[in-house]
Formats: sequence, structure tokens, C-alpha cells
Amino acid sequence: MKKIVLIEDDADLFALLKYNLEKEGFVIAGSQTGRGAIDLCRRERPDLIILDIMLPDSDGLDICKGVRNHSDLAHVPIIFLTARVSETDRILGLELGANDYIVKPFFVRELVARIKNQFRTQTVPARTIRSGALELDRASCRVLLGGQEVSLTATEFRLLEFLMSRPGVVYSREQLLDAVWGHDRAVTDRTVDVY
Amino acid sequence: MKKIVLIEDDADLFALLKYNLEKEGFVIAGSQTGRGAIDLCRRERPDLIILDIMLPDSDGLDICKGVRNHSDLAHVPIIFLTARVSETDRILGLELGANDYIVKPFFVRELVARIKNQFRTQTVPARTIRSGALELDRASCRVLLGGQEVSLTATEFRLLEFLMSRPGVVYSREQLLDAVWGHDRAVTDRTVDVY
DNA sequence: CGTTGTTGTAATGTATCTGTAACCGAAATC
DNA sequence: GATTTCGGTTACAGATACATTACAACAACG
Repeated sequence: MKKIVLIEDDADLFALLKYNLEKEGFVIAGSQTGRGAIDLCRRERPDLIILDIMLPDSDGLDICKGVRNHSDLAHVPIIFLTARVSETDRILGLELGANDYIVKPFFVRELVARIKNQFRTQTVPARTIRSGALELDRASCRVLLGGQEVSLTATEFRLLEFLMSRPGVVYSREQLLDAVWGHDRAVTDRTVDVY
Repeated sequence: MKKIVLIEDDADLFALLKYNLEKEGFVIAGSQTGRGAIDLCRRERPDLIILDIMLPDSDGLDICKGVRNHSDLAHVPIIFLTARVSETDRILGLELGANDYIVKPFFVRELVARIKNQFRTQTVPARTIRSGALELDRASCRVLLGGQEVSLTATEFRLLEFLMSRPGVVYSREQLLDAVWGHDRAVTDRTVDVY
């Protein structure tokens, strides 16, 4: 199930979108203010973000930048809602990293089509990751060391997958807990040491 | 070996794609102009066509139409390259017959994945799948174990078919429910365990 | 050189997960 | 209308994965 964070200050539009997107089977977390939007995304780990550009308390583009600066969120597709065609140039400015936009007023059906399109166009992660004699197969959830299968538990596998997919990158215990154990964990950081 | 015709006017991108696709084992014939693209395809009889939408001398969509009007080429899958998300609507316009598209800039890996996906979805699924002593016949919906027929219920068969057609791949209960039971299921995930 | 804080590892208790049998309702079949 | 079959749920027991803790080794610091 794909999770979407929706940032839109207009209460009516917010409700309309939430209702329709949930009917489509998406899980919606949302906020009607820009303040705290990034924290919301960090907590919710959405698969996609829908962002109104004009917010009373902040600029959607700033939120976009903030999201992109977060290593965990940098890859999450963002679709902008904008009231003016004239803004679209700003939106698609390369380094901002918007993936798509839609101009108000729009048909919900079209937004849904664009959302699905984002999910479809996302890059497929490689099936196997290699590092020296170590080989990890995402599809079969198996790990080979020098051709020999290594038996791992689910958590061990997830941790190894996370690390191997970001070779050479150093993470704190906190970050590893967030990434592998999830945000709603109730786990000491010493657990990471053990694993 | 699959042959691909590549129509892309940007010389750098053309060379990059040609290099990478050949490394993937595809045979590449190509042109950096739209003029004569259809004749090229008629000569080369490719298994797939990659087509830039914006060409200096012609519109990729016209080439697409031309290809589709040729009985020999009508069935060849076409993947579009486009610079703008906003063009995707035009591309997917039904009667044009594009099979897929990818928005620039893209990862070569993703294009390769889409190409393979085209080839994969084209192939007719085998009538029987085998795994060790187990043999599943899609047409007759029968399963043999060591030549001996095994009596399965419909749901059991669908589940086994799903798993056997993707040997070695691990799925969560959630995924299996989606695949075998359908999205509008009203079923506990423990049901998967039982099956 | 002693103290303090940090990290690796094995042991441990527990909570969760998983396999299986029994059960139940609905639909199909006789 | 009775019976069978199928699909789904539930209960229970056994397995094991998980988080924690304790302890030892080590590093850091004064």
C-alpha cells in the first residue's frame, strides 16, 4: 500500500483529495499548514508527496528543498499543486527536484493518473547487490558469501540490505534504527550494536 | 539477440544509449534524424523501437503513427523518450500505440528495465511450469507431482501458479493477498499461512 | 596509571511468529 | 432438503527471532 503525504491549506480541497485518494487505495497523511511538513514526512515516510505551492505560512518550494536535503526523503517523488500556469517554470527548475505538477483547477482523475505514473516511472532497484565476495539478492532475500549461502534472519537481512545499498556511507545508530527498525520502534540503540 | 532501433537526435545521448544497450547484449541500429526512420525500421525489422519525441526534422509521434500503419511493424513495441512530463498525456493518447515512455533525464538502468519489461510482457506465458518433480499446467489447471495428479482447489492452484511462475522470489503475505486474492479482498493475512 | 565511557559478544527470557488442526458458514451438488 | 466441498477464521502449541542485559575488552581522558 502506497502512502502519500498531502500538504494543502484549503480545507475543502484537502478533504476532497483525501477522500478520493483513499478511495483509490492510498494511505493519506496530511497537513493543512506548511509548518512541520518536513517533520511529518520524516515520520510518515511517504512514497509520494503532494504539495501545494501557495501556503499561508510557507512556500511549497522551500518545503521541497527541505525534503530534498534529507537523505531519507531525497528520492521521494513530489507533485506540486499550483494555481497559476506562470508558476510552472519555477517548479520545473531543475535543482528543485519536482517530479510533476498539476495546475488548479484539475480533475481528481488526472491527479490520480499522475500519481500512478510516478509510481510506475520510479527506478527499479537492482535485484542483486554485490560487495566483494558478498552478494545479496533482493528478490529471493538470500545472501551468498563466496557462493555459499548465509542464513540470516529478517532483521539481519534488512540491515545488511540497507548498508549494502549505500556502500561506504556511515550511519548513526539512530539513523539505522529509523531505516531498518522503523519510526515506531521501541528499541534501545544498543540493539544495533548487537546486530 | 533482440534488435533495437534507436531514433535520437542528441549525439551524446545517442552514443551513451548505444553503448549501454550494446553492453546489455542488444543489437542497435539507429538514426539521429527522424527522416527515414520508418524506412530504417522496415529494413531492420527491430524487436523494439526507442523514439525521441522532439526531433529537429519531424515529430516522434508522426513516426509512431507511420510505424503503426505498417503491417510488418504494427506490433513492434515503442518506447518514447520525452523531455517533459507535460508531453506524457499526448504520448499515452490511446490510438497512438506507444507502449511506454520515459522522461528525461533518466537512468540508463531504468530504460533497460523498461526494455526488458516490454520483451517480458510480450512473451506468451508457458503452458506448463516445472519445478523439480512438480509440474503445473496452466491450460488444464492441473498439477502433477512425480507424474501423479495432485488435487488442488482453485485458490490453492492460483497461489501455486503465482509462486511457481516466479521461482525463488520471496513475497510478503500482503503481496500474496494482492496477487492471488485480489485487491478487493476481505481476508486476514493469516489465511495465507493456512494455504 | 586509574577512571570513565564505549563497543563486541554471549547468554537469557520473552514476545511474536508460524504450522496445523479444528471449526464454521456459504455455496454447490446431489 | 441433506450433504459435500471450499474458503476463511480461530485456537493452540511449538519454534525462533528479537531485544535486552551482563560482562569483558578496549579506548579515551585526565
